[in-house]
Amino acid sequence: MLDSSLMVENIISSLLPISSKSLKCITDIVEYVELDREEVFITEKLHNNQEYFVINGVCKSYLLNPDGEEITISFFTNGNILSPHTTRTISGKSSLNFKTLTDVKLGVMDASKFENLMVENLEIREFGNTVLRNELKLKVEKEINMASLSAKDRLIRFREQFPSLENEVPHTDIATYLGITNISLSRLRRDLMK
Amino acid sequence: MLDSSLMVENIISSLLPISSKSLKCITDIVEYVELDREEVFITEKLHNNQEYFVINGVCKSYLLNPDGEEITISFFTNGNILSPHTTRTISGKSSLNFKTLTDVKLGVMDASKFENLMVENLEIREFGNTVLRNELKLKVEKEINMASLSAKDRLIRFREQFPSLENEVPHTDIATYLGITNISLSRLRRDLMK
DNA sequence: ATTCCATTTTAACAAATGTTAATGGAATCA
DNA sequence: TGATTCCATTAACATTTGTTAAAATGGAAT
Repeated sequence: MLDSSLMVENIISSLLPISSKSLKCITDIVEYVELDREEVFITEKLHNNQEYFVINGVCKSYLLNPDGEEITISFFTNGNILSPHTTRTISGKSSLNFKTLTDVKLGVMDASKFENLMVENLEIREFGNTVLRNELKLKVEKEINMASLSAKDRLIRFREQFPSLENEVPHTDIATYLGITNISLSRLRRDLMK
Repeated sequence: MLDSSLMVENIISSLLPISSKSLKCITDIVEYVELDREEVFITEKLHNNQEYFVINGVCKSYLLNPDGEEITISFFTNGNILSPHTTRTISGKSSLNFKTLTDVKLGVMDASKFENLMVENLEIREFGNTVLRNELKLKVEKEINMASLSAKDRLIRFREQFPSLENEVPHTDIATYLGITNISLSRLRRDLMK
């Protein structure tokens, strides 16, 4: 429990260093949970009002396409902060689901409590905005990758961004993240081995 | 000038109705500018600290790919609010540029002033968050379209979202938005005519 | 009307990616 | 152990998309 607490502090500090007092305001409302592999812990059905830190393990956000297949939107791994609550509660026909791909340990806090902290505390507000900006940044980067790179180059970028993921999660999840079929992914893997 | 002022009120109210008092706080800091076609008004070079409403006309956000070509990220048209300042100032090798594609009339306000309003005023804060959420929502929707639809289906969706844009802006800009070449776009247009 | 210029369309071929089906291997479980 | 299931790979073929180049279109300026 002490270890985990330290880890959330590390995650926050590595993103935007804030005073230990402000830090404590956050860690005071954080709790820890452990999940097994292949657990859906955020669905569009279920009302969910929490924020998450990934202590360790891998999870993905995903959507269901018209054929009901899971399309991976993002991966989250050690030290990542999950897409904030406000970005997940997008009204519309499809919103984000999240599931674990390995055993996962999460830091969890109530989104409303955190929002209150943001209103009162400038440092925490700036931290929250940094998280939001980061979320956007990743989306913009993925957007340009999808728009301007070949599938092969997207795989190369993916490997730079997530060096070990290819050996930890099903290739189907990676393929839909890259916007290709798992057969194409297999072909690209072979091409890149030469 | 009165007309334009009314229009910014309409844009805000149609997104999230707020009290006329709060509305006035915002419109008090809004000014209006008119731009010609093909004007770059936000670049990564130039420090820009403003928020924008599109009164009328069309503009695009775009990035330069490794070959120096403009990749369209989003279109903005009558009544749209431009990507907020906080989402444009993403540190990294590439950040967003904006240019007009037609003659454009914009409502403009200082981003810091607006941020102050957000801190003091709950309604305005919620409005600001709604704008941010909307921005994310559009990105998530585009993300799944890019990941799960064929180019032809993406064009069909594009036409639903921007019914008249195909006749108002260069097809090259639309093609890079859809992640295809303008030759492919031309082919798809022919296929869809049958 | 004519020329000029940029944009869009078309054609022909090349490359990339999808589809379907078969194969092989590794993990899991009875 | 053997059987089963899931996943990744491979092959063969179809489809989509890209590339290059040429032709057609349409508007702007003279």
